Amino acid sequence: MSPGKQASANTESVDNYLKAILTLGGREESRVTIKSLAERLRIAPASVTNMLQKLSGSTATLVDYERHGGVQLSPAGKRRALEVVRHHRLIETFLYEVLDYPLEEVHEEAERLEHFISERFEERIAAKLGHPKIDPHGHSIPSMEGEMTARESMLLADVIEDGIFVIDSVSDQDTHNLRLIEACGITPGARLRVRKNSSSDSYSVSIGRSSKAYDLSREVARDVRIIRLKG
Amino acid sequence: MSPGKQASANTESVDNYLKAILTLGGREESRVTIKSLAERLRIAPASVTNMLQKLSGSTATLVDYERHGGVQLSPAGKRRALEVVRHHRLIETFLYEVLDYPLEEVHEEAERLEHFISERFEERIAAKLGHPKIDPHGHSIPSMEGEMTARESMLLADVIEDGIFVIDSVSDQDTHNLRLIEACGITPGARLRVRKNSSSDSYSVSIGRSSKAYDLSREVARDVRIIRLKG
DNA sequence: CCTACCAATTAGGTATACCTAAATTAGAGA
DNA sequence: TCTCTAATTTAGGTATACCTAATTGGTAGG
Repeated sequence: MSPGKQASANTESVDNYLKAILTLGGREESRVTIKSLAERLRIAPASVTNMLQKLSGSTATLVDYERHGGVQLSPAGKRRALEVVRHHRLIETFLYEVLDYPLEEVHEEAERLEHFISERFEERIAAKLGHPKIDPHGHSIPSMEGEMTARESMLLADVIEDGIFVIDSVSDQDTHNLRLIEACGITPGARLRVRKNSSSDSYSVSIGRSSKAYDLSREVARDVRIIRLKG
Repeated sequence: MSPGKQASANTESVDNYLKAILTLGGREESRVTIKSLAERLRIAPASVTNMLQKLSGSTATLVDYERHGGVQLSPAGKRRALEVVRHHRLIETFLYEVLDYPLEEVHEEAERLEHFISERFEERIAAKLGHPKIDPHGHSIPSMEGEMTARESMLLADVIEDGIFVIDSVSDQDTHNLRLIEACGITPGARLRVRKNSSSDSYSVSIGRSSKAYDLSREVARDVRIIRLKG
């Protein structure tokens, strides 16, 4: 076995490379450097080069790698990467909705399990959850066919209809506002129930499943970006 | 690293050794031969010897291995093995009860996932299922503390109270009876709903979730061993 | 245009679990 | 007690993914 350097390669490991390339490539799916991949995977750059050579020489080409030219997913690679992302986000949703996991613990478990569930498992939890399109962090869940719709964030101050949202980001421009915001437990990734107070020009918010509510002025609400869930 | 030959060793692999030793050791927890372990794990005997040497030299002693003297689980090893069995059976129950898996598919998925779920996952599915003591195949689920109660099979002909059972075994003494039995779909491992017909001296049975019922005479029912579920 | 720097690659090595083939050893029967 | 056989162990090798250190390549400034 000397020519081409192809070989089998462990699924779990390969999946992690593909996911990383997908993420780092961004919306434009641009080529990804070995260094950035290495950093993301917490692996030595030399190891990444090695793995990519093995992957691109393999029978099913998952990756378009060129010496000194970075990597990009092939169509097959992208399909597989989205499949893994779908697994991950479905599992997260399942853990949160069905098994009542705290939101913070959902990621770690999904990160492990995503590599080992069968198609049947995927299909069954999807059905149980009513084929959700959004995970508990507000990220889109790719469809079975590998379609993923983009999500857009909005300002908390622009909410017109009450609902459940995920916190996308918080502006750190105004230290005073930031302190107020953090005091309510608002951190990126958390879930937020929002009720618009019609009388005073403010928003009543509560975090996660907690019943404790805080009032935020419109001014402060301008520093919080959120994403609507269930939509 | 020359003395003692200890090392880390992959959890999944170790777990499979421990489970196999537990099973092969039987109720008396007798010492297990390298050959039988090798057969069960479908691995060369030499590989088994190697692994056991590594395991018994390891910091946390999971196994009591002696040159030419077979293996036995240490208390810690038994604890771990029962933990894995608990995972396996809880997952099977979960797949069957919550995700509506067909009974035949439950084992394969559990065999993979049992190594990767967290304590939290275990605890949550156990709670969701009401802390079951029996899996869908009729096997006891070890408790969190590693206790496992023995289950006993009975003859279908001895059923006095209707209920749901698991088929344990079928006698192949009488070919004619056997043919009748198999015609109903009765195979070891399947689930059986049993209703005793008070008028005629026979049993009305149906397999799995199917609504199709068959009548079996008392004579035929003497050739089927079953285990009561939900007890 | 050339050089210095940093990214990427190559070379060579570790640890994992497994394999086959060649000893060894324990135990049963003569 | 001796011998034979089958189980077990040892020796030596494969493939996996990773590592470090040394080399090479591309490119941005001088």
